[in-house]
Order: sequence, then structure tokens, then C-alpha cells
Amino acid sequence: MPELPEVEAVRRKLDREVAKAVIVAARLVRRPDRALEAQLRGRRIERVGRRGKNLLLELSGGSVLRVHLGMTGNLYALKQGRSPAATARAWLELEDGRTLVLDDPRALGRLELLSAAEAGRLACELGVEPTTAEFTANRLVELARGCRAPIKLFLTDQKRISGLGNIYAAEALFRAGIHPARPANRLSRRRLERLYTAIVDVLQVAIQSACNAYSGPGRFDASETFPLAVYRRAGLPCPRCRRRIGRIRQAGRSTYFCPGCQR
DNA sequence: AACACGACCTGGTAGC
DNA sequence: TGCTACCAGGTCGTGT
Repeated sequence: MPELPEVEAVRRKLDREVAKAVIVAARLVRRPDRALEAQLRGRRIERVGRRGKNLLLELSGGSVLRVHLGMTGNLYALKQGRSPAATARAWLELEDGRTLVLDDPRALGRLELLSAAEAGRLACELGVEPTTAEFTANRLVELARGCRAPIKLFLTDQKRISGLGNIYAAEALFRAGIHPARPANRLSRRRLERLYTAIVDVLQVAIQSACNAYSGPGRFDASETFPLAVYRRAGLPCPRCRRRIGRIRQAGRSTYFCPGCQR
């Protein structure tokens, strides 16, 4: 599921559905944690926030429940009487009978309670939020100047920009016409400005797509409605120039790109 | 300091 | 129909 757009879709829905709800019981399975269960009991969820790919449930008393969905996680509220998926890793019973479920089939997700100070530290460690006014073309230029790594790795480094992952980094680079292996610090200002626009556009469209696709339990995917140009399309024709999409390996992961359009 | 790589996990799918 | 191999939206620790 989750790069920034999917996490943001979850955040928006949960903030509508469970803000102000009180947790009356918590059950953590697969990695039981009685202490955390006890700490969650009786807390009210003040609001549901997000930083990068992290969901942040701000609780009464100032602590923050950080939920990271890993590769395949999902978080949703279930109506009274419905039972969570077999792969559920945690469920929080709410005062009104609903259940907040963390479904985590691959068990790569995280769940931890942070103090206000720890939450502040997390916010500092993560890079700029690409959906806010703090993210500007100038900011991108400055960040890229200090990085010799390939631009694809620069984009997915959460300490520099928070929220981009394998799909949307590849799609933004395609839209900007930039080859993923180009060193970040060797791109011209002009090309980085194009990349900036591409990132902002891709995220905006993907958030809309993710909001449409997400309805609670089960898998969802912004790309159900997001028009993927390159991601997972190796061997298929580029939508712009019809050349075959290529796949390279960077830091152990696949990067998809068009060898005709991306230089 | 900056990179690559394996580990952590499970499930889907393509090919034999 | 099995079986194997590879792929997968993320991070973290370790080693060079």
C-alpha cells in the first residue's frame, strides 16, 4: 500500500472517523506487548496526523501512537460486530463499539508509542514534507546540491524528502524526463525545477486516486486509478515515445524508466 | 560519509 | 497439478 498518497488517504478517512474516540481496550498479537496495551487503554484519539509515511495518532496526555504500514499494511475502523482479518496485528476497541484494526500481512509494519519529545525528534529526523509550502523548487535544488547519489535514491531517502517511495519517485522522474541514475548534484537548476513540478503533480493526483481507492479493509492501491507510465511496466511501450520501458536495479530495488524519454 | 547488501516477512504469479 | 524462482508500495543493521 503505502507511500505518502496511500498513507494520506488513510489519515484523512481515519481523522474523520476516529478523532475524539476513546480506546477502551488494545490487543496486540503476533508481537504481544502487554505494557503498550495498558498504556493505550483509556486514551482518547485527539487527531490523526501524518509525517512522511508515518501515521501519527495523537493521544490524550500528549503521547503519539506511530503506525508505519511497511509494504503491505492497512489501518481502518471496523463497525461493531465485524471481525478483523486473520492477518491483523493489532486492534483497538473504541468506546462506541467499533474497532481500529492494523492489518499487516507481511509483518513489516511498526507500531510504537512515542512521548511528545520522541515525536518531535521523529519529525526532525524526517526530511521536508513534499505536500507543504516548505517544499519549494529552491529547497529541492539546495537538497540536491549536497547529494552525489543517483537521483532516484535521493528522492526515496526519507531524511531528505519524506514520503516518496519506489512508485512515485519513478513516476516523477519519468514526467521530468530525468534518468534515475543521474547523480542528484549534477542536474541543472532547470531540470530540478521540472522535477519539482513533477513531484508535486504526481503526489496531488496520487492522493486523489488513493482517496478514491481506499474504503477500509482489504488491499488498496492509488494506482488503481493513477495512470502509471513506467512503474512495473518493463517491456511495455512508453506512453509517450513507444520505446520499451526498462528496469534497472538501484540499491537492491527495481527502478522503471523510459530509455527514450529519460536522460 | 556514502554506498551495497542481507534481513525482516508473506503472498502472488510466471514458467517449467 | 505441483514445484521453483522471482517479484513486491519499506526500513534497519552491518560491512566495505
